[in-house]
Amino acid sequence: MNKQEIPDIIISRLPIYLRALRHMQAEGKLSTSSQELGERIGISAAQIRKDLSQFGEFGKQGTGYDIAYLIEQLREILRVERVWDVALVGMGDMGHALSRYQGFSDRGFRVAMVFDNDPAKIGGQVGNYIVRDAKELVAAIQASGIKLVMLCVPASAAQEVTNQQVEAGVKAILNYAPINLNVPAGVRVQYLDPSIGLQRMTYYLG
Amino acid sequence: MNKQEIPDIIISRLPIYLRALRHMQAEGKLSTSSQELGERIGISAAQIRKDLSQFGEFGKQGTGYDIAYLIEQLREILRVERVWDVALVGMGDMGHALSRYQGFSDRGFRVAMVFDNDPAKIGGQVGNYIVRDAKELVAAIQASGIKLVMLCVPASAAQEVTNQQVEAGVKAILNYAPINLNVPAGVRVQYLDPSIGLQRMTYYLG
DNA sequence: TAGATTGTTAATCGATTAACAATC
DNA sequence: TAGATTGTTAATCGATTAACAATC
Repeated sequence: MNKQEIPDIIISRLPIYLRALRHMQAEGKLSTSSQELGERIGISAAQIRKDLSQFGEFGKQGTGYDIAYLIEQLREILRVERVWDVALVGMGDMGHALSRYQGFSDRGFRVAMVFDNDPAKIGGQVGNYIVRDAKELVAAIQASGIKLVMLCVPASAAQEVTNQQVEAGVKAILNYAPINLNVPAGVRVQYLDPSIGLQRMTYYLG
Repeated sequence: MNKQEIPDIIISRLPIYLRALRHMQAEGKLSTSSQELGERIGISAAQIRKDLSQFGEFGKQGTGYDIAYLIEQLREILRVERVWDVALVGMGDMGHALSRYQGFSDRGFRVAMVFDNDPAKIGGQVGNYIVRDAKELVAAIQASGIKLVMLCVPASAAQEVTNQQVEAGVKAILNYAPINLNVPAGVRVQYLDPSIGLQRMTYYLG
């Protein structure tokens, strides 16, 4: 239960388990085994059991895991049993797409405000949002207590905007900009650069 | 040099090195050290040297690495010294954003064709592309020899479309759909589900 | 009950780090 | 030369897997 004892690599698998369990649930399944779950996501049954055992005993010998119960437990562990407000910064094509993304609401997230620094965009409407001036970013994030940001600005602006976010109290950044971000301890970054994703696979192309 | 001997975790770091080196180059730097590169991206100097040593000797004692030379070497190792044609499947908001993304061309990729199954979109123009009917996908990919796909269809369609792509000879899929894909050996998938990215960080939010 | 499957331990495997001779 | 930094080896650390008693 002590957080610094759970390796990050285990935490990073839990959302995968959760996603697969919800798909099983949507298919009408009521229970599953570590074996079956593992086959679906390409992870060994032993690893799934070991990972889950870090947090408690969620299964039953002989019958496996109740899907609804395990989903509930994983949501609590990951703290997505609640809904987190997220700020979206940079309303280019990627920011625009994320502002309209339907997949956040039932996974624990809500885009609460969107920012850009382009006068042509500020004040305009994108999806359900009015684009706010990036100059208000620090004050608005501080006032709202937002801890999560999705960063969709150009690489050239990403570090500066990140510094502002950190100053405003942001603790987690989903970074779409193709650049490494330097953040202080206690702030986390997940990288979603599409080119990196592709370059991780070309090595293997025959 | 034998490909099955190089661990995937090493391959997955090389694009990060490459990206950072290109930023250094853009800043006018000519050479760097494993120490300096490591500080920039949060990876130990020893690990960078160990990773690179899998592929050859690219540095000089005392002076470090020539940035232009190391970039060239990494591009060859990753096979992005050439340009790969990529098919984009699913022209919702995310597909639309990726079709207009400017970051692919100088990282080794080019969106060559885009597909959707919506009659309202087929034949229409998005960015520089005419949207093609997803029914033509297998034939078009086979004919063109495309090995890379960016998948932006809804989760409910992702596995079926993946099966078609595999049949057509696709070897690498960048998957934006929030679902695990089952693919045969020899086909690789990289996952870019934004909700998973966020859920990997909420655990740590105090 | 018999079969299935958990949670956990010990063994194995693999990745990272520290240290340093070589050398630019 | 003296200082810096590589490539590599050995040591350490951490993650995965195999196996099985417990038990549903």
